[in-house]
Amino acid sequence: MKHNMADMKHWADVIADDAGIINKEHLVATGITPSGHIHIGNMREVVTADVAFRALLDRKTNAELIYIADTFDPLRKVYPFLDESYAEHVGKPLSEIPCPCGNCKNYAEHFLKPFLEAMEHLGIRPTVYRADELYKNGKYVEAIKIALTKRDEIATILHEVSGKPPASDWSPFNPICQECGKINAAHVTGFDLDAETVDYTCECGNSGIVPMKGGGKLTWRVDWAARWKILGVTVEPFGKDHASRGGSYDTGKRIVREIFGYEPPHPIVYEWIMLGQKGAMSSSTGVVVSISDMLKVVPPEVLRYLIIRTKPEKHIKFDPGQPLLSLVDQYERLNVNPDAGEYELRVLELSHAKGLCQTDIPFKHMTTVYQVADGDFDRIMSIVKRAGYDTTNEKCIRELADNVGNWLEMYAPPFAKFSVKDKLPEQTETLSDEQKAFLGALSQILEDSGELSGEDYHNLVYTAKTEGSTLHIAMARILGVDEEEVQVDPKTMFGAIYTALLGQTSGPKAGWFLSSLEKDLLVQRFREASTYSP
RNA sequence: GGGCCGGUAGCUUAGUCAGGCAGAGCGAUGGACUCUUAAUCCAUCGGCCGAGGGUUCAAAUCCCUUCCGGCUCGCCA
Repeated sequence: MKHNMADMKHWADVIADDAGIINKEHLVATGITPSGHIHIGNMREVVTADVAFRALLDRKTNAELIYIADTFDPLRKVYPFLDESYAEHVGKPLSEIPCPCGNCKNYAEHFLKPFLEAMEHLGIRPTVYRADELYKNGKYVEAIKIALTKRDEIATILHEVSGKPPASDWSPFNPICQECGKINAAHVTGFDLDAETVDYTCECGNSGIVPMKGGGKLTWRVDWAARWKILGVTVEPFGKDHASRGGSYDTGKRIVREIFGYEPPHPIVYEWIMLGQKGAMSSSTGVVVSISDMLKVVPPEVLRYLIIRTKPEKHIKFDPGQPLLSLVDQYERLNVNPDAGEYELRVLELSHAKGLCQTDIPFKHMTTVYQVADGDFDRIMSIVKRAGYDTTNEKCIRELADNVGNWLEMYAPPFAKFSVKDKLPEQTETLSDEQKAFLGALSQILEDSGELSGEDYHNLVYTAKTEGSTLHIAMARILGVDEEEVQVDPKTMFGAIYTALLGQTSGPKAGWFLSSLEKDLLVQRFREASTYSP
């Protein structure tokens, strides 16, 4: 049976169909530990989850998307971006540690906030849970009781699946020491199911009793399985790290079935996003692109497209240099392609999101507009308005302009860059007499004419080669020869324009480029260039 | 070392589950539009489908072996 693009099914639809057979109601879960600056792989995770979620909604299933922040995990070490004062907090739950900037509720929130904003940016709006709140609200109490009671069975599963026996004093529950505040140093010595408390002895020398409600957490592998049951998770994407044999999904699968009596969620294993070859501009030491860096240069819908068009198990190579331009191009072309196939339309549909900023201005076009306007937003707006673009959604245009501005500054290859020079560039000396005559004639004509559109400018330049045209006659007069002796190749005339304005022989599409500049500037600059001698 | 995932045109890749002429986009090259170089359109070039073996009338696809790359596995994301 041969397959073609027409009957290809998008991976999200494959997942939704697979998962959909089992249940009518779905809970798509995603989560990360906000222990530091949020990693690029997490971006893929949430987009993947969002797409699966939307594919399920399209099947008229009752689906919900949730995001769990693992705020109750311990701080593992003093990360390079933290100062030494954090040494005393190592081992404490992230939610109980002060924020590095002093403005957030706690350490976890500090890193969570920009990530939640990034999700908003991408049109992803899950119900957000914080692990510390789930524990403190008592959502985990039943699971903790079961886990403590079936401690030996869980240990056996961990042993069988991962191949390593847990230590003899291992417990599925990690109490928070009331003395030192650490969640990874206390050992369980007993528990009371009726009082819902756990007894512990801590490495710090303290021993005591904590409530099951908020007094500690289940260890990761047990926590994950318990969470599926507690929240009713049916679909969950996760990175390769959890997917390997004997890894946490393997153990979680058995723990949730055998201990908690619940079917594990449909897994979506995804690969990481790799950084492509960076240009010479970036520092040679391994550059890590954070989510915020990525969102600085890529419009959100393009970032969604990047992830959505690729199956989760494939690496994504992301190169913010020139290849980014092709990516954006491809997306924009698809976006307006009337012949797009069913599969492509599906990709497009999933890349769009409610509340996502959209303008009809192409990214590449904005790189030119931005540079013509020298980054000034008012000028950008007036240029795009004059070019006939929809300017009602100013916020989105500003977002695009910011993306483009950052891209030009951080990643753009030299060929994409130009600037309208303040003064006549010295390269003007390379112009031929004919080119100078052309500029002089053009200057005169512009001075005598009213406002011209891009097309007017364009056509005007082409009249230079036509005998009898005002431009052609003026050129002959300046050169002091008969009209029929003047042979004009429009290409070199365009070159003269770019040289006089940019100091380089090529540039953006000339017609509208000229129309986006002040006419007075053109008149003066071209006159100056026509009489230039070094 | 064990495991998972990848390897298809210069680049990014579809197709692998379910064997049936290996497809697209970008780039390159050539051309058209009396109107562009970074606009649009048309055409062309470009492939030992990582390698080797096996099954089959038929293999990118299934089986075995192997090479390359990424990730992962020390109970902790």
